[in-house]
Amino acid sequence: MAVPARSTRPAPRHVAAPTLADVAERAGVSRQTVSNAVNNPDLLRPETLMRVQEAIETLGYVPNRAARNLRTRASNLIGLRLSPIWEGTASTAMDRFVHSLVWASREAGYHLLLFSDDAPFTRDPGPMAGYDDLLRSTAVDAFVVTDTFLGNPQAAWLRERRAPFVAFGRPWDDDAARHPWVDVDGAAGTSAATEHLIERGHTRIAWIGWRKDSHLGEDRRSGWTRAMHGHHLSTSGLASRVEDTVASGREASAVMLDDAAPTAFVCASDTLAMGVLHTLAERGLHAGQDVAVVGFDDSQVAQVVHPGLTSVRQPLEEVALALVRALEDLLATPSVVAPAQLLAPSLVVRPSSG
Amino acid sequence: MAVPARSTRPAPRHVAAPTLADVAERAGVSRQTVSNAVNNPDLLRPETLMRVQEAIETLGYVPNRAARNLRTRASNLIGLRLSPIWEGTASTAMDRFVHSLVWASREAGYHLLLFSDDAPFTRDPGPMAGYDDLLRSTAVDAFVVTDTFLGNPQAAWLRERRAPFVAFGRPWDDDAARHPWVDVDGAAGTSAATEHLIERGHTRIAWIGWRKDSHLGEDRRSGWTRAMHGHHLSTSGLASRVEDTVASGREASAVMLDDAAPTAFVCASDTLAMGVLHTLAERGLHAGQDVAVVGFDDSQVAQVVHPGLTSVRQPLEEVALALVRALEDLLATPSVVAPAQLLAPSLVVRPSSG
DNA sequence: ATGAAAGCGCTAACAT
DNA sequence: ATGTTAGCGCTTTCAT
Repeated sequence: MAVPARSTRPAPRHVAAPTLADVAERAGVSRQTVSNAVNNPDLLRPETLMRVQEAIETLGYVPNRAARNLRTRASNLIGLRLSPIWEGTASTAMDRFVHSLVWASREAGYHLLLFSDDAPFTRDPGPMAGYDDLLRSTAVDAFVVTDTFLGNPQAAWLRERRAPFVAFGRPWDDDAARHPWVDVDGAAGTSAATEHLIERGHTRIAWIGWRKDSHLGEDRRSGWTRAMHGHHLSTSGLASRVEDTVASGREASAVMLDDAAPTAFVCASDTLAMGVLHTLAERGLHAGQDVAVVGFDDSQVAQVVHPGLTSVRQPLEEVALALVRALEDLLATPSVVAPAQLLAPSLVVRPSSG
Repeated sequence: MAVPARSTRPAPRHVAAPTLADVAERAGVSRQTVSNAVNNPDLLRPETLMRVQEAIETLGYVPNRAARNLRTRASNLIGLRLSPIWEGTASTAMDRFVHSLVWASREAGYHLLLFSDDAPFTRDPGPMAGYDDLLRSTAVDAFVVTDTFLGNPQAAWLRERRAPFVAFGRPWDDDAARHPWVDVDGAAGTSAATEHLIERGHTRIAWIGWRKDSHLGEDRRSGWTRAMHGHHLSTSGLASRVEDTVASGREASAVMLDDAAPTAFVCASDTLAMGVLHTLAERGLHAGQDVAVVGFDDSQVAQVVHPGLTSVRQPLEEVALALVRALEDLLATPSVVAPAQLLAPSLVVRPSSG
């Protein structure tokens, strides 16, 4: 692990910003009193407080982050690693999630620091290099981790370093996990989708999902199974598990239509659902009239495609809020582990389901 | 403008990270020498350097950001304001752009700090409050500004404060602008799209774009006009200007088909192009066979929709790189304004254009 | 080529 | 309720 060198660049030329000392002088108090006025206003006599605030106002004083960070050993920054975009895929969940997280963090006085896979200054750019750098340099207070589903080493690694973090996603295969997490109940979503189709009179409802090694996919699949069996409907021959691509969804649905003649499809993603729409279009069938289709993620694709794709929508705003709250708790009292939270998605009904 | 209070939260409990002093002691040199080893290795005798690096390595030393920031008056953070998501819209450009920017920044030793519209701690949460806060607290070194097209006050405001920033987007209506900017030549994109359709034998090619007050829209429109006139094709009755929604694109294309019988559409956005696809589907027409359609942005929608939407793709990776380079130049030599850069988009051909 | 001294702006701990 | 002291970890300046 090498050390990041400071880039040789002159400091930015600002008009010298006012400091605590400037405010103190102007208000006729000590620097500490100004600090208290900012951070513990209750400690000041109302009169003094007023005077200090006035000085702050007229001088346009804003505390210097670096100095505060140095002193308090906190940065008020939350690190988030951006996972690579999958082009050709419908999901826009990350985008919405980042937005929600920025908003939720702001409320808590945090900003979001984005980083990507490889750290620039490390000799050994393993998958955790980015985390390691930010952690050791105390650039962030904590992390939000998003891709726990791959059975990847993030959670274990972070726990080992005693790095504060919360996860969006269950620690599927890590029983030792002791971190706070928030997740969306995918099974509840696909179950609702299936129920919705059953209500509409469908009985032969097919599932197109991901390969078996995807916990996320199996979870979503279980919602379909549960709803079908709950209504004593058979699922045999109605499920297929493929890659998350449009082409796979297209092929799987074509085979399925020929072999099992379903009247409706529930898919593990909008991407797969788009594949189904391709098949229907190729056969001159109309989504929503001839065959019903439901996707997952309520991506922009679902929103703008003809005739409108019914889809399961994750409550990412709530997820972000819950994560930030968990993070605040974690940083306040590291010993107490916040309870995990499983949030319910909602079904956005559009013409593709009839 | 009020002052952000520090949230009352104990400092995170890490194992005390090694400091310069620790490394110095272990290597048997002064702290300053360690600092030099990190930032100016050329100053050290090779032998000393080696010894110090060894100590750094074994101790796992990484410079403390806050301390370095305080001392150097730089944060190595670039601020980016996330503009609100437009749901029901196809564009995913921001997502791709953020990714590209994270990546490009990393190469330059920066991280991206995301913030949203309103600052939390200000009494007067104007549109610039977020910028103001970050600027005054020296939380970021510079900004990347993305929505210059609205004739919004960002550029002027930032210039007035002498805040370092670069823009993605031309300063359309601000002649006084003196900041570096990078933009994509929208006209070149729509021109290429139109040429592509003309090559395919189309002569009645319609334009569906945005209202006249959108510089961006007028730029893209001009590419269509230029190509048409270049081939002595008439544009009269073939243009419409509407809002950027699927519904608008749908209506506009329906009217256009009835009134002017175009055989192809070039659109200012994928969202509008999706509207055209709606109209075609409703009339039993096939995109690419009966009527050609081209969108703009190469959004995920364009990539996954049936039968595949031809679209103009912005080189956002290059844009991000150019922006970061401009930023580096700006911070290194504020007096020299980097030349503006206009990058060429590319046309991604898919079945919707035949 | 290396070291010593000073200080960036802030807040924790203590004293008054 | 307010002030004083000290120091967070680093780099700049200057001396050696």
